Amino acid sequence: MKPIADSTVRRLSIYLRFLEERLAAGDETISSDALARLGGTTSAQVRKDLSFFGSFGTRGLGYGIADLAERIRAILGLEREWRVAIVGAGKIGAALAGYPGFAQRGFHVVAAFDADPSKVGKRWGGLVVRDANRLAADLAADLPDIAVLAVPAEGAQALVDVLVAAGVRAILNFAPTPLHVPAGVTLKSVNMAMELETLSYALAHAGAKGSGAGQPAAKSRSTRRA
Amino acid sequence: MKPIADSTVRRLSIYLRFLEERLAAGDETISSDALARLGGTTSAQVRKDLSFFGSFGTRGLGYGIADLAERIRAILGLEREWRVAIVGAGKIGAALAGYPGFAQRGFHVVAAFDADPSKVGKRWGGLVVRDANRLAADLAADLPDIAVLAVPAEGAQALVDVLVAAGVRAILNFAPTPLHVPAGVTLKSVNMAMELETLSYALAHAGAKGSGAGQPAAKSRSTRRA
DNA sequence: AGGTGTGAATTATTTCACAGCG
DNA sequence: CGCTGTGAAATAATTCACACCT
Repeated sequence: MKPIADSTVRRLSIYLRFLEERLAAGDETISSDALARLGGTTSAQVRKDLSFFGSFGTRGLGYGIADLAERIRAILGLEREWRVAIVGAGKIGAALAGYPGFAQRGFHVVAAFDADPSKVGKRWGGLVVRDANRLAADLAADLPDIAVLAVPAEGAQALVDVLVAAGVRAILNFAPTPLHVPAGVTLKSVNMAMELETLSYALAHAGAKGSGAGQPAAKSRSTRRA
Repeated sequence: MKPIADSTVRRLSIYLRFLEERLAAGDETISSDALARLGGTTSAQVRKDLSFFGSFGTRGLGYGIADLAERIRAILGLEREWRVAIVGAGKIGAALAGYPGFAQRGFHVVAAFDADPSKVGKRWGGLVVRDANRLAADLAADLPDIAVLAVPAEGAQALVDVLVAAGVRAILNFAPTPLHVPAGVTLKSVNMAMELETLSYALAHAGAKGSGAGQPAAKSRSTRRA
C-alpha cells in the first residue's frame, strides 16, 4: 500500500460505522450511493476510496454489508486489539478513558499516568493512575501501541520524547501545541480550541459568504465528518 | 473574502498561538520561516495563508508580532466574546466546559443541558445543568452563538434540529455520527474514535511507505489541529 | 543581504463519465 | 437495467521561484 490519503482513511472509518449500523438493522447489501448519502459524500468518492484497496462490490448489486465491513476493518487494522496508554489524568484524559467509542473499536486502555501527586494512585475503573515520573520505566516494562496525550501544552513535547524513546509508534495528541516526532512515529493532533476558532471564523464571515453567487447547496456550509 | 480553505483557517489559529508565545517571550518580529518552523509548515505556506487577507509583513524584516497577532485575531473573529452552550453534560461535556483553552480565546460557556434527570440541577462551576427538554425554550430566551454537542450518536440529529430551529448558527459536534444542517449553519465535527482509527491504520501499515515523517506536520504524518 | 508577496508549476484530491459485468 | 470500478478531467492545495522592497 503506498499513498493513501488521510482523508480516505477517515472516510473508511465513517463507512464502517454505517455498515455496522445497517448490518444491525438487518440489511444485506448497500450501494455506494446509499453509503455516500449516509456518510455525507458522493457515490464516486465511496467507490474511489474502496478501489484503492480492492474490488469489494458486485456490479448491479452493490456491496455485501458484512463482507465490506470486514474488509474495512482489516484495512484499518481493527481486527486486533490495540493497547492504549493515557498520559494526563485530567478531565480530558478521564473523559477519553471512559469513552465507549474506544473500547467498541478494540482500543483498550491499559494504563494512565499523571505528574500531579494528588492524582497518582486514584482508581479509574479497573486501573490506577501512575506517576508520570515513572513513565519511561513503566513503558519499558509494558509498551502500549498507542499513547494518548492529554496534558497542557507546556510539557507535551518532553513527554512525546519519552514516549518515542520508549518505542511508542503512535500518539494521539490533545495538547494545544504542535509536536514533533521522528519518522516512523505517527502523530495525530486534535485541538478543540482550534475547532471552535474555525467556527468563530465562519460566524465572523457569515453574510459575506454565499449570498450573491448562489453557491451550490451541497458545498455550502456544513462540514460533515462523523 | 471568498474562498478561504478550511486548512488555511486552521493554520491561522496555529500561527496565532505561536505569535502570542513569542510576544510573551518579548520578541518583536518574526519571519515566515520561523513561524513555519514553529507551526510545522513551510514559509511559503505561511506567506500564502496570510496573503489571502492582506500584506502584513515588511520585506527584509518579517512580521511585527503584536500587529500580526492582532490581524489574525480580527480575521478569526476573536475580538469579541462568543457565547457557547454545551449540550450533553457527560464526561466529555464536562471536560469541555472546564477546558481553559476555550475561555482563553474568548469562548464563554453560558449554559449546559442534559436530558438525564440525575444530571439536571448539578452545578458546574458557575452554572447549573439544565433540562434538555427545555432546550428550545431556553435557547429562545437566550440564544448562544455556538453550541457544543457532546451526546451519544442516537439523539444527536434531533438536537441539532432543535438548535438550528432556535437560531444557533454554529455547532461543534462530538457525537460520533455525521449530522446534517441547512445552509447558513456551520457544523464542525470531531470524532475521537476516528482519530484513533487513523492511527490504527498507520500502525497496521507501518513499514510500507508513508508511516513516518513527522516533521512537516502539515504534510506527511502529523496532522495538526491544535 | 534578508525576507515578503505572488503568479506559475506541481501535486493532491474530488468529480465525471462510461465501459463492463452480474 | 443497475451499479461497480476506474481512467481522464476538473478542482483544490501546496510548493517553487523570483521580482521587489527595506
